[in-house]
Amino acid sequence: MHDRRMSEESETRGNRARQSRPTMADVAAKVGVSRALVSLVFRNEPGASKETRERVFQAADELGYRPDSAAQMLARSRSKVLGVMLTVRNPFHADIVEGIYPVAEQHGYDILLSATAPTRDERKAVEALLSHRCEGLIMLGPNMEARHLAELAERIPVVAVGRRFPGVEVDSVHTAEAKGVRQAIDHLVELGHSAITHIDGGKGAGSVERRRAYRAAMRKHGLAGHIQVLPGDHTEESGAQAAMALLADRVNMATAILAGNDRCAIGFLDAVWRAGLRVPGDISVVGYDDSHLAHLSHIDLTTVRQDPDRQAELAVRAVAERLDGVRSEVRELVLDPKFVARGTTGPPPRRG
Amino acid sequence: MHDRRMSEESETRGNRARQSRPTMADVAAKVGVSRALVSLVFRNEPGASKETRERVFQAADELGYRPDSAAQMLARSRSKVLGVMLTVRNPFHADIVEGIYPVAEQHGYDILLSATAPTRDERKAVEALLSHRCEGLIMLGPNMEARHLAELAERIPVVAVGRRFPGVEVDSVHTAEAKGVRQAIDHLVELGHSAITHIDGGKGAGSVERRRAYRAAMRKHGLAGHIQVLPGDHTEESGAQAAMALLADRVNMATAILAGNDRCAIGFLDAVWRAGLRVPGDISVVGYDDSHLAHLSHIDLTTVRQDPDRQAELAVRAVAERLDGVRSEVRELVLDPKFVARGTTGPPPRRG
DNA sequence: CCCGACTGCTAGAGCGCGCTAGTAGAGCGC
DNA sequence: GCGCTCTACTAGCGCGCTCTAGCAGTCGGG
Repeated sequence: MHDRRMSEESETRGNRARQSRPTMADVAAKVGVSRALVSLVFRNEPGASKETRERVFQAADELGYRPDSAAQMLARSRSKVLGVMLTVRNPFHADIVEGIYPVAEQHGYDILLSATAPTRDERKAVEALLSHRCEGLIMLGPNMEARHLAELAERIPVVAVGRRFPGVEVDSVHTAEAKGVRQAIDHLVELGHSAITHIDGGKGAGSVERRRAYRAAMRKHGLAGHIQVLPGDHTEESGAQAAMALLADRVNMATAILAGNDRCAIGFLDAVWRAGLRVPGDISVVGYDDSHLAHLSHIDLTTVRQDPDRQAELAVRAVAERLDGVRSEVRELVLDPKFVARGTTGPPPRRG
Repeated sequence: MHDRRMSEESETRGNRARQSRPTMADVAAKVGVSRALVSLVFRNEPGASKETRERVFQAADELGYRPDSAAQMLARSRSKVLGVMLTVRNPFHADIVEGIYPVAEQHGYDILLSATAPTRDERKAVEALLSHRCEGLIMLGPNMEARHLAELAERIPVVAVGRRFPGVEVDSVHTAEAKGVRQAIDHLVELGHSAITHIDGGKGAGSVERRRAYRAAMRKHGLAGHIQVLPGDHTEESGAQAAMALLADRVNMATAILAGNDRCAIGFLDAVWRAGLRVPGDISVVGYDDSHLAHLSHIDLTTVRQDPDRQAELAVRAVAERLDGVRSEVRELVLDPKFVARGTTGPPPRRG
């Protein structure tokens, strides 16, 4: 086998990419029908007998034929591809991506992923998607400026997930942040907490809304004097740092924490556990997202659920509607969050 | 602006993807030259005068022309696209992906990502990549059967990252697992540990090798009697469960843990911290991967570094070499792991 | 003045597919 | 016998581009 491959290589003078990729014509020839018929069969269009269909599929399978999406794109006006921009390291994005695949398939779309990373900004990620002929863009927690997004949205249907862009002509899917935060604060207050500190999400998706809602909820409960917002972002690191800051002054330490998101909450938990505090005995912690990290049994994080599958579904649908020309007005889809009380919240410690 | 889009939509009868996308022919017409010349100019090939080049670029700019990558792919034999299969939830994969982008760019390749997920198995992920005309495949921690991989590799250059496939004709990049494990055990033994338990990685990449190396290293140190392998996999959950199992019998509890990977170690840490144990005071923990989770300051995990950037580089290079026809024999690239002592290991507790 | 080489350009054949406009043949009523 | 419909299939153009072959025109050497 090894030898065979080597000889093939020399035969084809380095033009290996196509050395054996079968085409529709190959399948057609094998079955003894026309190329057009094979095309029909693969597009699942009527006009071929059941028997022929089976023979076509069988032949295709034997040859290892896969439709060439470049040729498909070129031939039909629709590429049937949606691009998804995400941050590879974000577990909540992972949850949404998992939800996107099945919904997209159901709508007849293929999915292309493009990651942002420290060395690869959002514009680069989007350009890659565009040059691959995506018809629509799903942007998970986009950080770009509103006007860039708006420019993009003029050229191609775009939906921003997890972040609001008020006044920008872009569809968006996000959670009613204020509501989730309010429920979380209500829960903590009910348990008896009053010193509730918020770890900020910085430039993260939804942070502005969560921060504002935190302040409002605290005031609503007459706890304006206890408002404390620690700087942070949506990483474990920032949660741990906030923990260190709090631990430096244990006497006046808050009895409960509302973290900017789950990752931040987990960083916080790690740090306080390590410092020997009991959760929720010494301090209560609430996250945000309910990413799969949160319901791991050993974390058992009280958090605010943002249904990722539902967000995925709505995002795909939003883009699909635009592409089908069903809708042209901007739509902001707001999901109800769901507060989930788990094991990291309880009554505040008694202080002597 | 909004209105403009709507009217365009109705004009083009829903055929929005191509509503006004200019082609090479448009540019050629505008400049008054042939399509072929425009093609030359855009490919930066010799054969056009400087003056003409400028006119072409100017016209293209005015028309907003962008080359259509689908048509390019179709027309030229090389697509210059590499496919990367990953598990979107795996932080170590995220680290590698981040390393792949710059190296690929440097080699002139574009990157397509395809994720596996519970609802989307590896074959599906790979099919998506293939139908998008990837010339080569980088598979991160593939779980598929060896013969499937072999079949794939017959058609297209494939490199498996993080997992060995002995006897299979596939390039691979992975770490010398045994060496890393040996160093970890040496370190623990030096610190005075003898009751060192391994949490198994199940079907995870490298698990078999790590388990075997653990046993060998223990025997080498005359600790065969202390060999203990707890079942697990590469998730936080399994680490936490192993912790629970150990905590059930504190008296005979191991003094040190070698986890299957970092995620598992972190799950373990969370659980023991939460149970009030001190790390490393009560128990030492070693991870594996040195993913970015490990060097977060609050985790500060002693672990075995598998350089993800280096793995990314070697993987891209391996595929690129195949594609350039430079090499045709199978290559197994084995990286030296690097043991990194951080804050989760120390001398064992004294027992009275 | 002719030959060859070189420059700057063009014609036209694909790449693999989708899709429209057909055709061939069977069945059926009258 | 005819027209009709219906099923099962085919021919062939075009999507936007790349790339080979080739064609005018210029220039320099013999």
